[in-house]
Amino acid sequence: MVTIGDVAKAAGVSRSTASYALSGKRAISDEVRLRVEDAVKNLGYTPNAGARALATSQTMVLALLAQFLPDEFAPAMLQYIMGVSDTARELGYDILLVTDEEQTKAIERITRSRMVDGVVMLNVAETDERLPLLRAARQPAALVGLPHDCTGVDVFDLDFEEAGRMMVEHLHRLGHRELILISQPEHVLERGGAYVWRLQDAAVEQARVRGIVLHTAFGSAQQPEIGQEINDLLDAHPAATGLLINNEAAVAALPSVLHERGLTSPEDLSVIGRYSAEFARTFSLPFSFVEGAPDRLGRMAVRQLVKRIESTSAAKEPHVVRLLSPEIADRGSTGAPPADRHRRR
Amino acid sequence: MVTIGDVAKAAGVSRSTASYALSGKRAISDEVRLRVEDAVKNLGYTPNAGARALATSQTMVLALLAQFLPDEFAPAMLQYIMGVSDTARELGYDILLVTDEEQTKAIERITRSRMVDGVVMLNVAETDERLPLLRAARQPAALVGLPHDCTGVDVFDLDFEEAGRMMVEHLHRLGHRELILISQPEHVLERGGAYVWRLQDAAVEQARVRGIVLHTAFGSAQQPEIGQEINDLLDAHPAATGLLINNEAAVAALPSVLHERGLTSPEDLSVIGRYSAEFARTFSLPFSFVEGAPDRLGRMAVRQLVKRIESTSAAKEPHVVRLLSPEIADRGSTGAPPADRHRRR
DNA sequence: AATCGGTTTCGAACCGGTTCGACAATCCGT
DNA sequence: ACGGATTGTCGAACCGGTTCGAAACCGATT
Repeated sequence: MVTIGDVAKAAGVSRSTASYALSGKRAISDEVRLRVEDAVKNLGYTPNAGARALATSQTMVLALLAQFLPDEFAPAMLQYIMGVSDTARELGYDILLVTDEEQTKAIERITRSRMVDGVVMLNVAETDERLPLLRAARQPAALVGLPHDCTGVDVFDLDFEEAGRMMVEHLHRLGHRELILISQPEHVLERGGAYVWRLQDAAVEQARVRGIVLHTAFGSAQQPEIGQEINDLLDAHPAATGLLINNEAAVAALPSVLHERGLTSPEDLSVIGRYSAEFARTFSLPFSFVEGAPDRLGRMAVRQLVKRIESTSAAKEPHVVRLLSPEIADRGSTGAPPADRHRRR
Repeated sequence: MVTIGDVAKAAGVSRSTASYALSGKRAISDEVRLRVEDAVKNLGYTPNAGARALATSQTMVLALLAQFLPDEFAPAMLQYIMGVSDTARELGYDILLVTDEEQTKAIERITRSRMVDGVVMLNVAETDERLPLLRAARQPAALVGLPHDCTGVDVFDLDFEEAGRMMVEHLHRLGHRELILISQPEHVLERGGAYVWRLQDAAVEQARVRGIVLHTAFGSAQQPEIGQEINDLLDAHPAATGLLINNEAAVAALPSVLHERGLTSPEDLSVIGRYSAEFARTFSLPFSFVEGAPDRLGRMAVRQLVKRIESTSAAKEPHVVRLLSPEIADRGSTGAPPADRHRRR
């Protein structure tokens, strides 16, 4: 391996001069700088990452904590990961992917050994056992997901409450008066997936404000069951004219359920989901939806994290809790309820 | 940060003694060893990864080169990643996730700066531009996927030729005499995804050997198109009694196509796919399939890579090209063709 | 000729580990 | 009681960078 010493020798200068010539942290004559740069090219010099990390205590690596949970939809997860990874590279950082079962131990290992300059954490639970560890580590951290206690970390998430209100409001405005909301499985909640509550509670409240009926239900995360559950719900509430879906498996199963029942949307039933554009693309889903924006959230988290790492002043600033305002992607699956259509004709 | 010097001081020994006490590379009296271990516990010492990497020129990190291509099915990709990640951790290694667009530059950056001890590469193309770089880097590498030229790297892949033969043979044995094979989109081929050819050519050859008819077609990777394409194919070949599918999007779209046409499997049409059990689970696909085993392949690649890294003797051994024998997961979607059934009754 | 300020370069120390050779202390056999 | 092997510990060097303080060099000023 060629070291900076070799470069220095080839350029006929000292190691320190070679270092300064490359970093530009001190004035170096043009002549010497060119000699050093030539030597770098000729010898094919690349600084040793370990040595640099030791000297500067900066690794230019970020940890990405991501658990692959069986009940979480994998492609959605990937969207976050790609957002994080791409943004990190743009800013000059590499990504250490940490998928250990024992995330708490992994956090200790990674941060204490100074392998990374900061941590991005996904799948954040309401009271996440990883958070205390993260705070104890003297490294900046950014979360994608809203925990109960946000002290000491930067937090980014979709505003699920606004999303819930938005979905109800959207259908109410179109004339709907009885709706069904299908949420994630109950055990996602038990594990601390608070966003399910946040959306559902806000939807319920908004329905109350508007004086309309909203039936809520938890759906399975598996395909054959969830299809039957949707059928049962539609049977149980024949007067419902709108379907809100905060459950990836349910929305993926919905097209065939509608087809079997001979329903079309929005003519017979208005449908609005909550998922990502990428998810819609993969399954070519024909429904309008509230964009979950996983890539944007990953991007925002990394940006903030890097800012905190690199600017000593930013490191002291108060921590951020940023909830992204949801936006509806209109794919035409919502409209006036059937009765209104009739009346209008 | 607490260093090994602090530990040594607390234990009343020299730095080198503390190091030996922890590594066990030299005999140390029980008494001193216990004092050192106590000091480590009390002070909460964790070795600095950069310093250790510098001293030992081992980082205990593996690079995972993975591109997320729009036409590759993301969840399948994830299966490989999880297999690699889990196995790496079991063996004490962390994973640096490299998803850069410019993979060749990334390979240079990562390997020349000695950030990793070895490289696992996914989505290998027939003539992969990354391979020369990988060979030039003086680091061991393991591929998941079979390139044209395997010199200098360990290679693991499914035996797609055997898979193609197996699918044809399976249906031939059940009495089928006319089959349709739907492959990946043609541009996957153009990009160098040779496994598509390998399966298709072997299937064609096996059909020839058995003297039966095999219609081949490339399918889209998108949902609405692929459904129509399947319909067209079934219309074009009404005498075909069996469907072989090497295309994730097609198999995901198949249930609703069959439903629409009022076909059931295997009574009206035998179906066999080539995908992973995880994919089957996510989409609850009711078809028999040849297992793609992404997790096993990832695992094998990492095992071999680590062996090569850690054992100086293994490092000299000839490189491996290992093709996994495919296995059929029977989910009951294949049976005798309709005519035979009729005859039998 | 000596002094001065500014620019450019060098030498040495440091980051935090590992490892080698040397030395001291203990144990064995004779 | 003595030489030799064995065991346990230490000091110093090294891995490959960065960074600080000081020295060398320059032309300009007094």
